[in-house]
Amino acid sequence: MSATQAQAGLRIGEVARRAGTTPRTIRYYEELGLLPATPERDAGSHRLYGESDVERLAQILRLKDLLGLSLDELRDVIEAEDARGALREEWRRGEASPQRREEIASEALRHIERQLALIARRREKLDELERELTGKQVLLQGRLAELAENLHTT
Amino acid sequence: MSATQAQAGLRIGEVARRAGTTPRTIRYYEELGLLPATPERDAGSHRLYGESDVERLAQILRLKDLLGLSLDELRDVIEAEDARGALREEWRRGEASPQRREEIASEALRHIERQLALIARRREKLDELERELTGKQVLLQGRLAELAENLHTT
DNA sequence: TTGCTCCTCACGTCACGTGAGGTGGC
DNA sequence: TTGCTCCTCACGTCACGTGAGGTGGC
Repeated sequence: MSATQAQAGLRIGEVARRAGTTPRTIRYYEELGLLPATPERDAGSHRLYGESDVERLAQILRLKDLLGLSLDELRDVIEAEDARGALREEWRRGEASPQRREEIASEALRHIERQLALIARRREKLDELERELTGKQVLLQGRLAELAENLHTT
Repeated sequence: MSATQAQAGLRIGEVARRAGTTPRTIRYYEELGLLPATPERDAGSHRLYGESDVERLAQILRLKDLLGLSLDELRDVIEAEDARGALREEWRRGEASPQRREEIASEALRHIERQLALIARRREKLDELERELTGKQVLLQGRLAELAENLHTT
């Protein structure tokens, strides 16, 4: 028993709580293939998860919530992420040539950049909404100051 | 005919196109009371809208999309916005005392501030996601640079 | 008259929520 | 044994999408 993270010690309710969602959502994502079905599970027995599953779920939920992606669009991102994981394995096992390593790293980089582009677009929209609202805010504050002024001088 | 904005000249398809949605969504929002039912319309006759309806719809869609609000939560925002509109009318007609004017402006200000708070929360989450991704990005770029270096010196 | 957009049902879909009835581990 | 969480259907809901069949304005 080394100090690695607890392997497969979490039940569905605890995973849901940590990731900020519900058991139903986890089962639904498993059904869609967004989350891996915990392998060799007798029908009716409990699902068991590890810390990495919590991370993955939390990341899915963040991308969905913040970027407004549908589960179908998320599937693409997830698949790319999984492919990246497989490549990382190949890298880690040390059986990749320098050229192969460069391919793997570039592909991972492109994947990250696509997500960053989505984030940038969102931020622009959010900034514009904020600018409009702060504009109104300043206007109203000015009016209030004016009113206070008048009450003083009269 | 003065140079005011065209009154009630737009049909549902054009409104949808300008606001970036579909006729079905407009009818659904009308059904829920988020958009006003165009008044005195014979059953089966066309709905007609003005520019202000386009603005209102676009704003609803932005709040829903960017802040992730449900239509039920949006209803609250919309109602507050409508109340603000009524108050502004009272203001405009000039029949508000200075004290009353201050009340109206403060209420409007609080309403804006609530929305700005929601935006700030969203931005924080978005920033955190971006930081994590740029962290990975920098790491990968470093690895790529290292690989290029090795290919050179060997 | 011919297109085009509009209308009203009404059923379908996506992403889950919510019981119903039952089994399994501390 | 008693709670608690889990399980699998399966129907409900929210926010629309998508025809079906028909009417109305340039």
